Amino acid sequence: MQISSRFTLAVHILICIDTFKDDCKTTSDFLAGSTNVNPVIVRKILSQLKSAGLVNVARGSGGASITKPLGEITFLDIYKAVDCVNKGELFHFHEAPNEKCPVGRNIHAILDDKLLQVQNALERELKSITLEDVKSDLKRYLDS
Amino acid sequence: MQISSRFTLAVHILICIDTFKDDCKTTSDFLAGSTNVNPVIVRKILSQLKSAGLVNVARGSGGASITKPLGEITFLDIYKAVDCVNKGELFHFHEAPNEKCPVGRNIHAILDDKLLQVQNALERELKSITLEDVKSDLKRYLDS
DNA sequence: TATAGTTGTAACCATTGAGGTTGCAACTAT
DNA sequence: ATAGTTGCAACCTCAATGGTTACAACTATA
Repeated sequence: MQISSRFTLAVHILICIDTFKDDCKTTSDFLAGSTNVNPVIVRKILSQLKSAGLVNVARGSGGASITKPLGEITFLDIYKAVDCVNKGELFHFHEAPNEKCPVGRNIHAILDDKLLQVQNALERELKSITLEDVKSDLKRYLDS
Repeated sequence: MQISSRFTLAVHILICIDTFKDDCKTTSDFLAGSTNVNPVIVRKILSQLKSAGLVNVARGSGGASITKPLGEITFLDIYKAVDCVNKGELFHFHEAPNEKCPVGRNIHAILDDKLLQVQNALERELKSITLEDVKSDLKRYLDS
């Protein structure tokens, strides 16, 4: 299984908003054009980003804007905002191992902290990358 | 999305094989009893673990055994063996962003190395945990 | 050698979740 | 008042997971 494309989509949307913020109104229709997904999907993601306090969305008049400096928005913020993994748990357990087996009875408790440790490593890395990094990379690509 | 329960299931199975190796024949039926999943599922996972060289499975007579010391089997070995993520790529990209948009045209290339960096962090952590760690934890649980 | 117990695998089913789409009420700058 | 939006509900399709049955192939052993 893979982490939902909502994550890369959200990054794409945010960078798009920043890139075009001075040139046009970044509506869900406009963003749908760049990402090539349905405007409703864009609105759903914008709504999640808004709940996380990363963007403002103007009802009526339309258009989205980013609330903070790009350097203060990490991949982890976005990852959490779009809620890619079920209930925040990266690993899925097989349900109902046999309680009568000494292994089955304890496997969950034993693995829990180890899996959490792995998940923390993932999140730590996500936290180390910001939208500012993406922006400066994009600049390099556009200049060359 | 979550990482398939095949992973935790595989760990469970391997620890089970080790725990009961001296007391009984660890057949797919026996392992299905402890994990509480269908024997066919167990066989499928055993088959994947076998392809990865982690276990031997005896046809005909039946029973599985582990090929190396537990300290030499890492969570990463198991994770790769059971092939939890599609094509080895943890993140799923939205297909076909608009090539005419400067952001859409470059987003994939820009994100690729960053996402790989995150994936590497995950795998590095998985590599640091071995079945021996699980075994010693199990021992602690059973003694107390 | 016949048999019983097992593995390997194909074929199918049910359920779930993701992503997509339409439609429409609510909102707001002009 | 209107035109352009957003927010959201309702529905659809598709793919992947996990589950199940069925059966051929295999092998220790009686």
